[in-house]
Amino acid sequence: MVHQHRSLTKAYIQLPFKFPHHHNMFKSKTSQKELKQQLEAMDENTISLILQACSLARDLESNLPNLANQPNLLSNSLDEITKKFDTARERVYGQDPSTSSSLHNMLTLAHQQQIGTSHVQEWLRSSYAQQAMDIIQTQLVADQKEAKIGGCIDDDDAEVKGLQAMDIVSASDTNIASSSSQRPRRRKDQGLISKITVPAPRIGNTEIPPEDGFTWRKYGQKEIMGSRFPRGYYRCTHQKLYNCPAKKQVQRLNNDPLTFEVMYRGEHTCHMSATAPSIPPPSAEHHNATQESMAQTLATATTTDPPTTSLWLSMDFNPIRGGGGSSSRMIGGDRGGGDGVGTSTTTRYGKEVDFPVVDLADAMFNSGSSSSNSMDLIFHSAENKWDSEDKKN
DNA sequence: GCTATTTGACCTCA
DNA sequence: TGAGGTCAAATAGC
Repeated sequence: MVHQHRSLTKAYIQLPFKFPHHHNMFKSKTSQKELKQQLEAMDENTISLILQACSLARDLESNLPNLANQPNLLSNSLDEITKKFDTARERVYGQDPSTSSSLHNMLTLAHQQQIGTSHVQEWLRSSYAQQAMDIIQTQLVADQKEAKIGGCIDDDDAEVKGLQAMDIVSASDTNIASSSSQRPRRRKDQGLISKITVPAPRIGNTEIPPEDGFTWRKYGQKEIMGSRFPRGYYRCTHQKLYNCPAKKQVQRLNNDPLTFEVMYRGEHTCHMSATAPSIPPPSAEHHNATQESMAQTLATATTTDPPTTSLWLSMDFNPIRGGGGSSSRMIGGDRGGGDGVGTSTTTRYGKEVDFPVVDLADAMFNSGSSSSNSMDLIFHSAENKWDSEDKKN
């Protein structure tokens, strides 16, 4: 269990590489240290419960077509998920006073800030939620393996199953891991590496990798030895303009064509440039409001929403709005028509898609078993607040 | 015309 | 030497 705490904080600390602009959100009102403490204070079983529920929700999502004609199974599945989230929520309020106080503070702050449902949903629809969850879960799995080796893992810990493999490693770590005696193979452009797996969109075009909030330009594709699927090479759209070194490689998994392995290299500098793209990063105040609001979402909003678990970690529930001045664009199908900066808000790679998990989250938010805190109440007026903030900016 | 993807050729490195 | 990474000309959409 200690491992899980360490994993969560570790995952969070490592996030700045992947979500540099999101990470800025933590810098003023709630420092990284404070957040770390809050994560560490959070009950392990609660985290485990949330993750289990998230996993079940994801399973449900993937099996939704099959369950459509089996209302009983569907209902049972929903009940199970809701039950876990409810239990988690009760734990959140019932645990150590210091933790509760911390969460309560976040809750209060967030109530003051308020946020909009649509913004949360945009975040849910982005792959940030998925990725952040993957980060946490994989870290947990990794630590569980570590713990098992040490013979100090209990059954509850081992329950988190069916998780996607993911690693966040530095290039040096990779080299050390892959070769102890051989000199590590060096590539021209090796910086920090972050490798994650993300599911392909289950509805719409499954040929395209999920968005990640940045704009990428494909510059190559290569057949890889031992892989059934080619690897796509992408660089940041702003590479030339702002000397942004960020790159990523996308490849389908051999054993799961519906899952992409995405490897990120280099850090985005395009959003840091004084002359950088048309949409500036959100103000610090906006970031803070965002952060607190999303933290509140976790602390209050029934704890029933899978992505909210990751809100603690990535926090950017609206990458389009302020995600470093970029948004994802189509791969393959869309050609031309601008660089995509600050454009699409509800599309994925230029195509509107449905997000069953989001709907599920909606259902949970509004379910009778949910918290007495009405999500609608929380979110409603915030729409106006954000709109007015946008106008100011 | 601009910007994007495709794809064969070329380069780098172990 | 070969696998993996990148370049750049050709091509296509808007």
